[in-house]
Amino acid sequence: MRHSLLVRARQCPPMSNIHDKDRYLPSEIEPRWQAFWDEHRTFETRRKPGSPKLYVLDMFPYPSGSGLHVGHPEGYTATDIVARHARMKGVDVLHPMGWDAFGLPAEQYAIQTGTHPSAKTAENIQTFRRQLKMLGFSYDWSREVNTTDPSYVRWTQWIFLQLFRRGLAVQSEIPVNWCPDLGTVLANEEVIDGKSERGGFPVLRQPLRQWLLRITAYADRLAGDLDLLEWPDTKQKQLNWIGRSEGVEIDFKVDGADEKLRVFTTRPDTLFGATYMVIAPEHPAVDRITTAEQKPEVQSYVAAAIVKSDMDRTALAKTKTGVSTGAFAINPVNGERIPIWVADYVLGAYGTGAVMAVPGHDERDFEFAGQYGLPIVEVVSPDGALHDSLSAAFVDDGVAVRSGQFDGLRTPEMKQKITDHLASLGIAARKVNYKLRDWVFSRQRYWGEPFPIYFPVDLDDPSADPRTGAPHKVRYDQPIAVEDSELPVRLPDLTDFRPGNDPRGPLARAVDWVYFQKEGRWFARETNTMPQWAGSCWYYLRFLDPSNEERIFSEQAYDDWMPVDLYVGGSEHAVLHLLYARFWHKVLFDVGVVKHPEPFIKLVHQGMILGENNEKMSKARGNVINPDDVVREFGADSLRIYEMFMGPLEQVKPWQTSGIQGARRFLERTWKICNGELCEAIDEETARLLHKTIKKVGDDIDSMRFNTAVSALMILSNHLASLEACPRQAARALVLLLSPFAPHIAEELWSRLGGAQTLAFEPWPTYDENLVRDDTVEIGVQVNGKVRGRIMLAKDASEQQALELARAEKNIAMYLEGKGLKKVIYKPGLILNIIVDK
RNA sequence: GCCGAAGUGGCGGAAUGGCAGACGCAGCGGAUUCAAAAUCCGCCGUCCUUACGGGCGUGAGGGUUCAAGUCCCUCCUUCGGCACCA
Repeated sequence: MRHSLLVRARQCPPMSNIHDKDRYLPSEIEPRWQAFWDEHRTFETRRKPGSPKLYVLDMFPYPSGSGLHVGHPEGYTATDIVARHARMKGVDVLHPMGWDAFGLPAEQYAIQTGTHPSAKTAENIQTFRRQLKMLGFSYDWSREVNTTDPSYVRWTQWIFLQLFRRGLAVQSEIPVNWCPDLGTVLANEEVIDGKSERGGFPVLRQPLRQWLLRITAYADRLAGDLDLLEWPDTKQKQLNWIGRSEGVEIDFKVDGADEKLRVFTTRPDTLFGATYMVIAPEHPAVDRITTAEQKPEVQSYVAAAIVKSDMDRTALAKTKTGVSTGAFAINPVNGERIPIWVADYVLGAYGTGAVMAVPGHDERDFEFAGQYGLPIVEVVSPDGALHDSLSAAFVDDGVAVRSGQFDGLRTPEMKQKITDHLASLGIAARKVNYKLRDWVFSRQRYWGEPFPIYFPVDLDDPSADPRTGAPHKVRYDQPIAVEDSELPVRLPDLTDFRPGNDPRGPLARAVDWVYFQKEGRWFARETNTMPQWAGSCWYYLRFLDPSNEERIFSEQAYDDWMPVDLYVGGSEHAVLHLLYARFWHKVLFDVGVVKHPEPFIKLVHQGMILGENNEKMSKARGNVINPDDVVREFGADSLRIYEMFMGPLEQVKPWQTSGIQGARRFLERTWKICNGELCEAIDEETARLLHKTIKKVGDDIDSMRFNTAVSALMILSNHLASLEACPRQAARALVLLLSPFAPHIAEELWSRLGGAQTLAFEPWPTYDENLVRDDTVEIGVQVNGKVRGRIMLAKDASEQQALELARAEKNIAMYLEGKGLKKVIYKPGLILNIIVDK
């Protein structure tokens, strides 16, 4: 009885008797090492003269109320691996993190609860910081920035003033979607059939004073400098967005009036086929040229069109509408009178807001002409022959026909010739247009950066106080920049953050903030705020020198780290954020603040992680994976390993909870190897595998193929686990190779293997080329292109030797027997292909 | 419609034009266990064959090549972006 109890106790000791030392306990190891890194300031940025540098940047998060989701650690783990690997290679690394903390959700929450948005924002940041630390990222937390911090806002405003002083920030009355019932301006996406998406209230297209940033002035450079960048398809997306288009502007006389209409076209070669002209409803000449009898119809058409949102005007499958102005233009090449129409398929904001319509060679004009019975003339023929009727617009290049002296020219040549001809008459000029529009930069919101701008106030009674509602006029036409020394302009405290029914926004209610006196004169502050993009446009620059009170950053800090070598973030920012940031950078380049034309050299977008059901993760779908839960159950290292192992970083991939189990098993195995019996000698097979793994993991990190790097580590770990005892040098190297991926377990094992302090700066293992290269290899032997066997031979074996070995294989010999040898293809180390008679 | 990316086992995926399916998940069989979990060993594209082996296989169809998942052409599907930009 006693005996069996003893045996049982030995075989199955109660939990408390197992030395924690022997078990892999992420919940114990991980916080301990995080505390170590914090206490020892392990990852505070150091810049050593003469060392190479690497600036590895993550797109900083908006600290939402729901906390981190599993998508965040994907990109963040990737950059962390790159950063940790670089440190071990002796590179100085800048790897910072911060918060893009202005924005609507915090404001909505404030409206609902009446608490100040800064309170909720601070709380959310706490959560995000805790979660990021929990994942063991090697950020230099001493450089944390927060876009809502006044010391940060100060420099956002300072940059705005640079734009303002250069005439790149201007005010304009542009039509916006104003919803009086909701008391706010809405985005195009928030307007459906002229009503607000929420509530169904009427939305008016109303001109409202807005700040515009003249990004179009930089369109050419923003397009051209993409060539300097190591970016994925994002470049193409930006090019499409910028929409550079080379064409010609041509003047048409209006018949019987002293009026010219200028059109933009990319197809001047089709001028002979222009059978009517269309101007946009917003075109300034509409009123002047419309004949008396057409006036009522045109006016009502224009009135209806202008109120429509862009969405309504460009709605899919919508049939085109338009009305005749009754006026005619003269086609400059053939003197024909062509009718001028108003139609909203022509955009007022692009080109000249007027087009020459060539229904024979433009699909839109073809459709419109068919609808209103306008003539369709072929002037470009695919084969040079004349065709009397067209069933569809022919938009490809061809040969000019019905084009007078130009007949017979091919389209590209025709474009040149006719443009030269028109230019010599002084009625045309080559022109480049862009789809890109100027950037509407103001929001009628509370939780954003105030503009560092104020305006003079004209009072009817100069002794009155505008704060009491005395009649006055704000001179928006005379914007004044706040002095640099007075920055930042802080947000006033409000208790009610609702937008209200005033298009000036909630800040207008803070009358004591808005109005102030200077040298006896009253002034009013700008009450719009900046959009959320503002802070994220330049945060990568503040990381250089985040606590500099004197300057945006020091020149030394700039020279130390810029440009950003690697930038990782979601592709949802492919155009907006990444275009805006490039624009600001170029302005700062012109100001002389930065020295490189582009901020982000290499860009990578991590792919979205879908839910286990292959759908986008969302609360509504109930498929959200919470990193807190995953870390509690499996540990941060397992999460990191799994997310890197899922597949290529850029790819969209579904989460599989069972998959993370595999990552955990791999770490358990590695734990067991390193805590088990070690030996000093190393056998050749192990040495070869080890050195190959060292090479592969390094190469894979360099090319950001983390999934195959993890795979290589697993193969090594599986092999070492199969040995009686693990060679000490293999265990040490495995731990170092693993450390960028799973830093906590690696630090723990490293210290148990006798390593000092931290492995964060331990030299990255090197490999022996001789051990990486195999002398003896197994190659496939094909007969007539089909693999029939495999042979082991020296890497540099001769063709003769290879053939002999192949013939010795029974199966291969069978296929060769009695057949005449026609040809032998032998690629040493790769393949032997024997071609024989059939 | 236009631009871009991608289609490989049951699943995630791997493969400088040279042995398709590495590695992992799931599954199956076995060892261990009173039992289970965990762990360890083995099998694991598909069809034919007791086996040795063979046929077929990387969205579809054609082509180039001694050799194609990989290169070229046509098409289909999925995903992302743009969408009357003259």
